[in-house]
Amino acid sequence: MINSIMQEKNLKITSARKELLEVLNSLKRPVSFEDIKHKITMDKATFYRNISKFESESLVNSFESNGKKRYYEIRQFPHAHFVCNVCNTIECLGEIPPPTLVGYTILDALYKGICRNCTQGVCIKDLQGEIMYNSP
Amino acid sequence: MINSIMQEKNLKITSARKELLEVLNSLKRPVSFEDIKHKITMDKATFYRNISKFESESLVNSFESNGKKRYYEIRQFPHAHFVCNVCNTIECLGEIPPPTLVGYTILDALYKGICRNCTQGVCIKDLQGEIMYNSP
DNA sequence: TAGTTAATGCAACTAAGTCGCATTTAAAAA
DNA sequence: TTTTTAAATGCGACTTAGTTGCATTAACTA
Ligand SMILES: [Mn+2]
Ligand SMILES: [Mn+2]
Ligand SMILES: [Zn+2]
Ligand SMILES: [Zn+2]
Repeated sequence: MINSIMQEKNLKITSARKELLEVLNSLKRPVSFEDIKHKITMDKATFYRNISKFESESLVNSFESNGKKRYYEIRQFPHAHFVCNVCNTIECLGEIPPPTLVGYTILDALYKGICRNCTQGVCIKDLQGEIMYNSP
Repeated sequence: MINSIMQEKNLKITSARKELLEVLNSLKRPVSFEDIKHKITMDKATFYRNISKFESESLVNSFESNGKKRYYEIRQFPHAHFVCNVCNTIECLGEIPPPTLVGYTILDALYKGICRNCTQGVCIKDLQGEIMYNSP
């Protein structure tokens, strides 16, 4: 349960923290502050301060995607991420573990390119930059 | 030669563009605007406008690293990059091609972690956050 | 060489994230 | 339970990489 997880990490159990972990846990996908700011009541300073506490306590991990936003997710087993340059979708790649490289410690892997849907022409950007979905 | 490359891409050959390609070509490593602003004379707006032209003409590619800065390099054969979380060094991984994933088009791979030097304790951050290099 | 169009410099702007500080709140101590 | 104390919060101001509008300048074209 969320409270006991925070207790183990010696984090004060505040309503902002419970709310934030609850939201991250329910969404089960990487999100930016922008993505969830309407689902949470705390100030953005509180969001970022708590996220970085969670990161240093290994409850959350993060990566940067296309654009300038950083994405956060509940820490699970190590896995890579894929960001689509066309539709900007972010996918957790459970199947593809980050590679190993002798001498290095690889902690994170981020791939960019064209996702399965966009490769098949399922989602394309129209001329206005809006994303449209067609059947394959 | 740099001029003929630009001609092929139907880019106006300006002194700013020649200077920028010259610098990127001579450094042979990914650099941010900050890294090279003292080596070039153009305004930062001109830098970013030209970089994005070069990217859309496939002369340059880019990726984001630790911190908020974006890094740019002359486009070579496809290769992955490694960013060290300790010393923030960026390495081009010529040996490791980006992986393939059925259905996807992977165009870029970015790995983060601890570089060979930092893993061996060759470079460590001291308490002031300065990076020091020791012999292994 | 003159005309056209794109490129440039400059200053103002944007937006994600950070920081200082006064106030509130969780948890320890009494 | 009440008091004490340190940590967490909200708010506004700030930072900084990158972008944009606009007047001016410099490549290419005829
Ligand atoms: Mn993930
Ligand atoms: Mn490279
Ligand atoms: Zn896509
Ligand atoms: Zn390192």
